[in-house]
Amino acid sequence: MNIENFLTAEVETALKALYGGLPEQAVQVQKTRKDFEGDLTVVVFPLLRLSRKGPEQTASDLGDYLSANVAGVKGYNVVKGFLNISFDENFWLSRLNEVIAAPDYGRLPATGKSIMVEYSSPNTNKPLHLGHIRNNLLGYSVAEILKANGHTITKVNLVNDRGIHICKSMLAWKKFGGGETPASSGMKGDHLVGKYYVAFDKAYKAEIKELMASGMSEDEAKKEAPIMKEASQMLRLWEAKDPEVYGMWEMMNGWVYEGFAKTYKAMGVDFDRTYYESQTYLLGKSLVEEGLKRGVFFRKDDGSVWVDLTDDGLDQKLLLRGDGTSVYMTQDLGTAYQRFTEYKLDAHIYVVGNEQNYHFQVLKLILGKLGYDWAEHIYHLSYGMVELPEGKMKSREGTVVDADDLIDEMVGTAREMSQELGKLDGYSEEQVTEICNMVGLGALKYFILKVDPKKTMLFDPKESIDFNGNTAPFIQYTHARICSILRKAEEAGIKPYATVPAMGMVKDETELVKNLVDYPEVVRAAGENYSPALIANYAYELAKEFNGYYHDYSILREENEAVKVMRLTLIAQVARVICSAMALLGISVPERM
RNA sequence: GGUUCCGUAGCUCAGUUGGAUAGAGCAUCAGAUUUCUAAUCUGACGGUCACAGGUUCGAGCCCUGUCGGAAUCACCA
Repeated sequence: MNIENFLTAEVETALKALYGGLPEQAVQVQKTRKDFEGDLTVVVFPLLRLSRKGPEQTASDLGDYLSANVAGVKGYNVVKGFLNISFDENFWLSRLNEVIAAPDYGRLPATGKSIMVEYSSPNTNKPLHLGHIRNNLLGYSVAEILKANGHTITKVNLVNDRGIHICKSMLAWKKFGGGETPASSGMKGDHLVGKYYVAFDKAYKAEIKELMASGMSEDEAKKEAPIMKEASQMLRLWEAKDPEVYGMWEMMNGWVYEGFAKTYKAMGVDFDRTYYESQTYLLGKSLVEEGLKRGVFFRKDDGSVWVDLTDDGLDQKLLLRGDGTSVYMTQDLGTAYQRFTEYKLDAHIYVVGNEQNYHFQVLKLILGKLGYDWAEHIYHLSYGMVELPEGKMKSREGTVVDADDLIDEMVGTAREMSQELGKLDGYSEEQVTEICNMVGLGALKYFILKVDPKKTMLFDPKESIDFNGNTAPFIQYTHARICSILRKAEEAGIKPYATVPAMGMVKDETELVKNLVDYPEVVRAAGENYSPALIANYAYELAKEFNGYYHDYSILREENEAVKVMRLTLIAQVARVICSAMALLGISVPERM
């Protein structure tokens, strides 16, 4: 039961009884701030026009009515225009029992809506880096949050496996590779291919320098460099399905996919379907033809097709080149159409960096102009760059943070820390590895997901490994401690209640219940705002609340057996909700650490 | 120059539809362990919510402008 909605309904009943009607504005009920006495607060300012009385008088009239007529309301106080309502212990016990009884607490009822989430979308010429990590974690988490909101989710990946960039790697490998393979070199496939992408760039730069030394301008040199011409030639051969080039392309992409698969597995992300641009890049042409016929687009003298967006405050955008070949936008129009049709989507979320804000703005506009009303259900989940303390990441300057390296480092640090503290003494090597994986990766995921996606964020490796404060290890540790207490109780033959009987509760206990009761609302809000950060901060608050509670009471030493079991029951639910919330972030929580 | 986004404590970040005296963590300082896990807890210090107007009972949040920063504005993807 959502207590805000419950009280809102009761307040509305009260207003009808007291004043014979409802106010123009909706009744506002919110949580009472910590510094005031009470559980929920009714803001009475908007009710004054209806009551025709002062704020204090209106509030106390309403408070009197609610105390007398609503079960569970214990009392109230009035501060300025705020009516603070307190609920009694049985009210909170009932709420706790509702939490216990809900088999999938925090999972909202099915909506029947079909939503696609596209994320990751890597290029096949280099390994994944820190920016991809933000993308992958966001995509996966948002998909999980939307699932918890009752939607049917399809997670897809669109792999950019064609184009000049992959030809560069292929060419460099052919020229300098000497037949090196992942097997022969022991390198992860994506790293091996990335190595040759860098090798190409090096050779290319050397050629440019040479040409410029012989008197060529920089622009000219960039075009005339032999290795670049060769790469372009390779792309043409690929498009013509030349057997040698095509075979090499399949082989090297295969290496990359093996490497990506490992990284995805380590990150714990997955996809229901993978699209490849080599198979989709021709889509969308028919949409452009149709738009042309209907006068939505226009053709220039050289035969290229454009859309005029000047009325929308933008400029003209190319849709088909003069030679009839398509561009990125053409493909995205086509894939959007295909997906909405095939999956009968109610919404489509693209997790793509903010450097493509303009692209998606244009994409939606064009689809709208073509008359597709689903265009407005496209949502670009745009995220900002990840910067390092030393400045921006630049692949050319070698300041990128490699995804695999970072994951290894985080897990390694988790291991060092736990050894130092003697936390995992007595566990098997297998258990230690499992726990360190959870902790190291959890720290990384949480550090990134707790930040609002659209903000440029600073990634400080040192700080991300911090295990105190608003971090995953802190929350995981809280969970592990609860599990530890429950284990001890079980050993003593104590089982939590299936339904807690009526009894007294102390303030800290009702605070914990309040936090638990909030959870479904947080899930809903996170789903509406595509915001893992809301979940992350909720999990932290809950863990912190428990830590405060735990330190004031020695649960197992409580002499009143019924109270002791009630407390165990309560914290078991805290553990359950922590576990559930963290799962929405893709973070596992260990039972011991 | 156009478009979009960001600007909250020394640092990294929260702030759900406009609500009360602005919230954490890190850092700094002062405390707490008869233990069920101290990878913890309690307290102190720290703010002109970039700036200036406006809307209203009420603005960190909405509107306008200014300043500062980022992304983008390709017959690249």
